[in-house]
Amino acid sequence: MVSDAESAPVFAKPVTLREVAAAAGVSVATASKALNGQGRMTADTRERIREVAQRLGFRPNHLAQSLLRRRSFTVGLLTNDTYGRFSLPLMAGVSDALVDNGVSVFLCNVEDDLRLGQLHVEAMLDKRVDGIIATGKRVDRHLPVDLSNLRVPVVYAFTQPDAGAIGLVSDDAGGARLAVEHFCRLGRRRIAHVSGPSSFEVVNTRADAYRAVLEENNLAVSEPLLGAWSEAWGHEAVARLFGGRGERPDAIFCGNDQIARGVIDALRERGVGVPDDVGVIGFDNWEIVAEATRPPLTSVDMNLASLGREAGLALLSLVGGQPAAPGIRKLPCRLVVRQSCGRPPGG
Amino acid sequence: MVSDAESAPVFAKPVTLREVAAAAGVSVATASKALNGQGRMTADTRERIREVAQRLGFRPNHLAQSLLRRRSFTVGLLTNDTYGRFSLPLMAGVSDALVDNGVSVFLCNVEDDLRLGQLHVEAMLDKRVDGIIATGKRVDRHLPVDLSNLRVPVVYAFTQPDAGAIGLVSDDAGGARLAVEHFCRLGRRRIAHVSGPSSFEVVNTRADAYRAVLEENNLAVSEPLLGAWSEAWGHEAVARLFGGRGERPDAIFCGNDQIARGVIDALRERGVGVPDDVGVIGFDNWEIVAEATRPPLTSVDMNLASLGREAGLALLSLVGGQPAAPGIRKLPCRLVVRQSCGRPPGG
DNA sequence: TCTCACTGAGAAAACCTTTTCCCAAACCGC
DNA sequence: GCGGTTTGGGAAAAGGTTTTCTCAGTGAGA
Repeated sequence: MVSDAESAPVFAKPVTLREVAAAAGVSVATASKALNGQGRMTADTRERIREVAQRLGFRPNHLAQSLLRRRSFTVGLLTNDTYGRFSLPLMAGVSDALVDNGVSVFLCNVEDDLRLGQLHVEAMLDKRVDGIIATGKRVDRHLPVDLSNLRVPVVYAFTQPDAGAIGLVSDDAGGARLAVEHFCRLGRRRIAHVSGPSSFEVVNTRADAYRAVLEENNLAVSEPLLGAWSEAWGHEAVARLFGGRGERPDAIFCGNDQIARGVIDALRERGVGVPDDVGVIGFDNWEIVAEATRPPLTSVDMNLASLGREAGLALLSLVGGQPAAPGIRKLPCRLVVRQSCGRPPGG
Repeated sequence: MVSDAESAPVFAKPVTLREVAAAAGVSVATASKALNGQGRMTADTRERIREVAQRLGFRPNHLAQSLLRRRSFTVGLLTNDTYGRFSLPLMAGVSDALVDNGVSVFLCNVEDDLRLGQLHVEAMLDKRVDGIIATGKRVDRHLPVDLSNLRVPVVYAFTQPDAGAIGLVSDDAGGARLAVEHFCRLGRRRIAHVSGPSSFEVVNTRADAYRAVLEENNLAVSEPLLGAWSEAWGHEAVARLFGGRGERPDAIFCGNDQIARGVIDALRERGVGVPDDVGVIGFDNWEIVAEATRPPLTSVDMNLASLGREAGLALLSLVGGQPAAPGIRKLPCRLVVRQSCGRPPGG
């Protein structure tokens, strides 16, 4: 009999505009206009309605608004980066740029599963997202999803865009330049480059920039050592660089922070001082790695959060009907200096 | 004059049920029923309508459906784990459990900002989410958001639940048992424990379990070494354990994988063999760390994806009106065996 | 007093779908 | 041929909001 002591909580029904209008003794039309600052009415009426709405805790139903406006203030974020190394900062940037505009973000992890991707995209479209941001774990690959000819605009961030679409990526060449030029400024003369597999486009982009900077500075170019994205490869690369009888580098620019970690550990094991004997720079600025190396690692940061923010804003302007030139836009990296490069050897 | 060559693409207007009905020569009511398998009509009519819908590429507008059903098939996922170490696997699990039920997930990063949290929660409620999952980077802390007395059900995962709410966490005591019992089975007799700061509840939970297992096995309990969650602390702990004249451990159970990494590195630097002289087990099973240690690290996995899945399903049943007992539910961990423990010394 | 312009506010359509009736026609048994 | 049932399908309300159109009243100028 005592039914109000049930364990399942009962959730209050949201108050509607109709109820506000009734409570204020006006029509829904007037109530709507009062709350939106539209229409004509006495300041008195408007204030009274506002006051009632406030008191009743009225919050407009976005579903109804969206239906009418044909705009849901919602976007989808597609990623196949389950691990989140790159997606998460990017996502944070996207969300950050959009939340202030009242736009919420659906997160869709499509793994590398075509069926799952299709499923998510259709769910997005059915839910009437205003647009879609596609991002991935690898800049030179397409997401395993077909996003062409969708009913909504699409922006690609940190993944390969479809033809005719808008893509935002980090300026890897610029990032590599930052690192190598930093070494040059510090007076390092024999700068090596240890990077990931050449099947990654960024590996070649960065290697090219590395060569270019060395040539600009009249320094000898040693062929980049390409391997895996792992610590183990960093170890092995050091063995190759320091094992032979050739001239040894006084600086190593690494393709990512894990390689750099391996390099630093291997150098220490050989009794080579970092940064005194050899400077090391990584890529990605993955703090958890960069701050755990001994000494802490100077690294190139791709500014993924900014990339995400830019992607969010680009999508928003597309949704707003602004035409935008298709193509790939590159955003600058920045060098985060810690202690693995030191002062110039001579000074 | 040639206006069809504009650069801004024009997006096709979605086709509505009304249009399908018109094309099929029936009323919208009939069309709706035909597509949903409701109502009565000749199989012929139903098939014809289906065919027309298919041909026109009709997809029902979820906004309209949601408005009518008072259910948006949408949930919000709140987190303050910007870094994503714990959130991301959890998120993947949530999304995984829900996508098959047609439910999409809003991702909301609230940082540690109360204002931002409030903003996101209100946006969610306005968008009429069916429920909210709260998750964090720390099990023993509340999210900086007030989720009590919301109009929708809330499930907490990997974060401290409000009183009377449902929370899912990993069974840290069980996880610690797995590790220490594994050592015991392997015949290790002097098992040490190196963990994070005692301000973390899990540190104490795991330490208690560690002590309990040792006592159950009639082994000497050495006081856990508590410090930071870092590699550096792992190093220092090894210095303490192996620097003095006391008996040295033959196994070290670490509070997370980073500490374990530091421990293993420090042991190698001292010439202590892993796993031959000392076995090491970590916690978190963070693959990128666990697989980079030499040898690869045996570690306790908290099954965060499962946790996420469970949280998603729990929320779903709550949304469906099923009453559920409030309280904290603990989900089992599992031990991922790699090579840092080895075979029993005697066998 | 008669228009004119303006003011304040309401009625109703629109957004798109689902669902509950309701109705006409056909069919049944008698 | 007649009451009753089944069949196939439509009309309309509902969900919550926005917006356009309309309208009654008011004060002013002629």
